[in-house]
Amino acid sequence: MLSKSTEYAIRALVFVQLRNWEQKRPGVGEIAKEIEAPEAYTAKILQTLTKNKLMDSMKGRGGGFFFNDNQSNLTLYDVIHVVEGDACFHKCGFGLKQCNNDNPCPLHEQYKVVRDGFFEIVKTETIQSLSEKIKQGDAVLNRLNT
Amino acid sequence: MLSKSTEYAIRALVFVQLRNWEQKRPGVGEIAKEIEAPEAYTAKILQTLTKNKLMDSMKGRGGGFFFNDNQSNLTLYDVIHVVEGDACFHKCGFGLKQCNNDNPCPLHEQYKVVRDGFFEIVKTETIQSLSEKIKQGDAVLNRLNT
DNA sequence: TTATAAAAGGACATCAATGTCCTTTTATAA
DNA sequence: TTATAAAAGGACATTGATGTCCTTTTATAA
Ligand code: FES
Ligand code: FES
Repeated sequence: MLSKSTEYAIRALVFVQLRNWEQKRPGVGEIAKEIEAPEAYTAKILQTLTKNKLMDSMKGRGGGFFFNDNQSNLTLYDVIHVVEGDACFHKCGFGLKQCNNDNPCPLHEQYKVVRDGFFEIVKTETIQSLSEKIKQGDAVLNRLNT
Repeated sequence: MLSKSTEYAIRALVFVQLRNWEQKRPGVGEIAKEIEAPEAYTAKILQTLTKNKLMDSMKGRGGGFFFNDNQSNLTLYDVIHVVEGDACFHKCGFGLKQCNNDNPCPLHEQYKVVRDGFFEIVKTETIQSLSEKIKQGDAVLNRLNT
């Protein structure tokens, strides 16, 4: 399971992409509202993302968040890597100190399939591919009421 | 990813099973040492397990932990359920409030496969099946040095 | 029957993840 | 040039997971 911070980050980035496609650059307030996260906490996460160049921002009047031309193929892995690290793609599912093909824990063979399957997803899907599905109406960014 | 507590719990139960097969009933100290967990914390986790009837225990001299006849097919799911709850099998991977087939998030289709795959594993594998692999020498309970 | 060994249980401590608040920096509009 | 709006940043607060310590209960051996 991804951390709450990572989930906020991914959904924030998707929202920024959707707004960018409408020629808009959302600010912290608008983003936080959309992803239903506390505003100040959202600001911290957005800071991490821009500091790590996953997204760009402008200060001052008319400022906000946006992607530049180098940031238009951002995998979910890139986001996870920056926000919570990639331990979950290497860890032993049984709790051993390291996962090891040659000296496996009793869950190794089955767990590896699941872990690698998730890795494949986050290496394949991008902020842009998710945003596209939402733009096409094939998926949603948030639940309607409550 | 499972919580540390759950990992400790699963490994503790496997160790108890292995010792039981040797006609032994390990105590907290022996278990904690084997799974490389703090002794007092291990004691707490073992308490949770016995309180929830996943395992039995005897107090007093010669006491320790063991499985009774009703506890010989304990799925990993049972353990997870008791120690950390089963949220991870229902949660939306994208962070929406609920996962919903009819109103999916953009990760739903792919994420569901992984999530259900893990569910299948923990519903199929048991403390006894894992212990058997270790007894047969096909898997290990801990890493050797350090 | 008593001393001892072991699990059970309660209270507290530490740490990382999550969340809040306030100040500083900076770009733009007036 | 100044006022304003917005992100950046620092410091602190809260909460849940993890970890520690000490006392109580209970079964057995001597
Ligand atoms: S050794 Fe445990 S998952 Fe690989
Ligand atoms: S709605 Fe997101 S995983 Fe099902």
